[in-house]
Amino acid sequence: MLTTEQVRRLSTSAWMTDIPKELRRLLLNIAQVKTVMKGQTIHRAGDKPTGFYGIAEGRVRIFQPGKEGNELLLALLTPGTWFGEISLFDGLPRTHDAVAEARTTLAFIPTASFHALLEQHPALYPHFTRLLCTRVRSAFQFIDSSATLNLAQQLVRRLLMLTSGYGQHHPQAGVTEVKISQESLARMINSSRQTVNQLLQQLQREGLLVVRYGKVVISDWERLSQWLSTSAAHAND
Amino acid sequence: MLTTEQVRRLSTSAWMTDIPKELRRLLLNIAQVKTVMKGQTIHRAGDKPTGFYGIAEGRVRIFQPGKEGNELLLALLTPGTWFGEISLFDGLPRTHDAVAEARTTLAFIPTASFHALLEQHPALYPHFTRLLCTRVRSAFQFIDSSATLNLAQQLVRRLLMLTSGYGQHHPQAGVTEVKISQESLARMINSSRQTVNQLLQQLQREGLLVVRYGKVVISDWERLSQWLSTSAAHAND
DNA sequence: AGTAAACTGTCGTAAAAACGACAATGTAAT
DNA sequence: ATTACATTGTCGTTTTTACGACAGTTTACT
Repeated sequence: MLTTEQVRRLSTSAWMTDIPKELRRLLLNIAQVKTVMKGQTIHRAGDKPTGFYGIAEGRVRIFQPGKEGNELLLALLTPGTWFGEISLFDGLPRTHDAVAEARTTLAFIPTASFHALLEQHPALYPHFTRLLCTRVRSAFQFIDSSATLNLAQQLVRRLLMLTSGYGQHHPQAGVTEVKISQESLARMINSSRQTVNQLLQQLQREGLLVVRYGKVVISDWERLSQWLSTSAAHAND
Repeated sequence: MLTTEQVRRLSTSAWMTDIPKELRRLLLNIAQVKTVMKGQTIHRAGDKPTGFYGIAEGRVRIFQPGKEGNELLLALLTPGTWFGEISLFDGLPRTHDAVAEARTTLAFIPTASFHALLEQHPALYPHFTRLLCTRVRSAFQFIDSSATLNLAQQLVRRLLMLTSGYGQHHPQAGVTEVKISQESLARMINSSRQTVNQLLQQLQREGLLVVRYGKVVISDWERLSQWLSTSAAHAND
C-alpha cells in the first residue's frame, strides 16, 4: 500500500498530471510497493517483461550494457518518473538495464493486473498512447540533435535531459546536481573522456556549470538551456 | 475507394498482418485514396496533424529539414508502410517532413474518422500501441548504434534498415536494391559524401554489396547482416 | 543524338577528436 | 592516518573525418 506522500510524488510528472483523478486513483490502487537497495538490478535488457514502474523515492540508472564495461547511459530517473511500459504493450524483452543508484521505492504494476484494468477501463488507453508518444518524440529529438549538434551542444543537451527523466517531466528550475563521471558522460555522446573534460571546463569558464569530482552542478537550468538554443541557431557563424 | 491490389499492398507490413482480418477491414474501409505527384509534400515538420497514412504505391522520403539544405534523412518508406500515427495520438505537430519521391498512392485516414472508429472498436488500441512500440524500439536501436558503431557499421545498419521501412517490415531475403544516392546516405549517418563513397567501395571490395549509379545493391541480406554483427562484436581487436 | 543535371571517384589539405601516458586530486574503507 | 582506487587535468601524437575541387560517368529529357 502506498502512503499519501508516495502517491503525491508519483503524481508529479507531466504525464501523470494529465490523467483525470479517478483514473489515476485506479492505477495507483493496483500498484504494489517495491523497495530495492542501492546497486540492485530492477530489470536487465533482454528480460521478459513483468510490469510497469513508477519511482516514489531514490534514483534509477537506465542503460545499455556494452562489452568490457562500456555502457551506454541513457537516463538517470528521479522520483515521479514512470518507466517500463514498452515491454508491457508489445510483450517483447526489455530494451535496457535498470539499476537502483540508491535505496529506491517503486510503485510496481504487474502486467496481468495492468491489462485487466486496461480492459475494464479503456479510457486509460489514450493516456498510455500519449506516454508512448513522448518516448518517440524524445528519441527523435535525440537522433536529430546528434546529427546536427557539435559535441559541446550534445553534451549540454544530455546534461539537460538527465535532469528531466526520459522527457517525462517539465524542466527543473534551480540548482541541480548531475551525479555522473566524465567517463560516463563521454559514453553518452560517443566521445572520449579527455574531450568531455575539455568541453566541461570550457562551459565552466563560461559560468554555465560547475565541475566537481564525479558530478556536474547546474546552477541555472534555464540559462544552460538558453545557451544550447542560441548556440545551435548560430551554428554557421 | 481502394482497389483489391491496393488493399493487398497496404496489408503487407508485419504490423498489419498481425491485425485480425475484420479489424483490418474496418480500418481500410474508412481510408480515402490520395495521390501525390513526385516532389509533392505530404506534410511538413510543425504541421498540425490531419491523419494517418499508408503507402499503396510509390516512395516517401521522411526527413528533418536543416538549415542550408542540410537535411537529416530518417527513412525512405516503401509500399506497405504506414506512418503519421504519432501526431494522431498526442495531437502535437508533425515531427518530420514527408515528401513523395515518385508518384505515390496513399491510403489516408483522417484524424476524426480514425478516433471515431477507435472509440467504437477499442480492440484496435492494442495494435496501435504495438505500432508505437516498434517506433520506440527502432529509435532506441538507432540511438544505441550511433553511440557504439563506427561509420562503416552505421552505414551498413542504415542500409539494412532502409530495406525494412521504419522497422515495420520483416527483413527481406534475396537481392535488394536500395535506391539512394551516396549524398543521402551520408545525410543519414551524419557523415560526408566522400567518406560514404570510400566506405561503400571498401564494402564492395569485400563482396558485401555492389555500388551502382544512385543505388546500392545488396546481394545477400543475411551475409551483410552477419558482417555487422561480427564486426560489432570484435570492435576491440 | 545532344544537352543538362545528377551522381560518382579521387585528389590534397585542414580540422576535429581519439588515444596513450602520467601526475594530481578526491573518496571510501579499514 | 593510511592505503587503495576512482576520477580528473593536461600533454603530445595519431587517426579519423570533413571539406573543397575537379574530372569522369550515368541518367533524364527533348
